[in-house]
Amino acid sequence: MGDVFKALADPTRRAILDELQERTGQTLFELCTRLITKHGLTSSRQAVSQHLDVLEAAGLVRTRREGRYKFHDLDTSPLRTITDRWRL
Amino acid sequence: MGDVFKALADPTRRAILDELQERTGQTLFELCTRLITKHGLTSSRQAVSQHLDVLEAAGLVRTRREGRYKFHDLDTSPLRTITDRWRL
DNA sequence: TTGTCATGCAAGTGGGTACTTGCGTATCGT
DNA sequence: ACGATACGCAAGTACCCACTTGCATGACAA
Repeated sequence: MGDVFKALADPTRRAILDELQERTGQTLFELCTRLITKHGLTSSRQAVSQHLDVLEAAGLVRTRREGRYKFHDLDTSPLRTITDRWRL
Repeated sequence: MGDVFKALADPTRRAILDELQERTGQTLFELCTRLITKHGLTSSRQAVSQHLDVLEAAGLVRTRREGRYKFHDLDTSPLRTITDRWRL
């Protein structure tokens, strides 16, 4: 599962994880606005959407769909692969 | 220091960290041969050298020079930035 | 239904990066 | 000194990846 490391390689994706940790269950637009206002990022909607796909493929983000909304939840358990690998 | 995440993004660099954890203080040629024989990698000397530069810039590898030999030691302390960031 | 909102899909583009290639430098043994 | 060893530097290449662009789909409100 090298996907976890690839997912963490991008600063925008790390900011997304930070945001979801502070407030889980955000939609795509919520994340976009908060990334701009609170993290100083200028990512477009499509860019954030693709980042979320990468994070979900890595198992770091889980999604649940309700109507036309899609909520995103943080899952830090894949990070255990890092701590286990080099004994932290 | 996003350099730590970038350094971990490459599978060859992660294998180098594994090797240095198992046997610290290896030279460039030692690493090359053991990466090929034990990890099934086919990286050239220059490739491994450049990977070591990246790892050293990230603070994950420290070097000490003795004559014409350069020994490489593992330092996992920068990985604390990951565990501290998302509370593991 | 009509319009709007929230999201998804896919091809194209630009910049970054891993790797090669070739030469150069310093150290050690003989 | 001479050759061999261990490593460094720098330009070129090919590939990957983040981002854009444009259109499409599904859900809710009026």
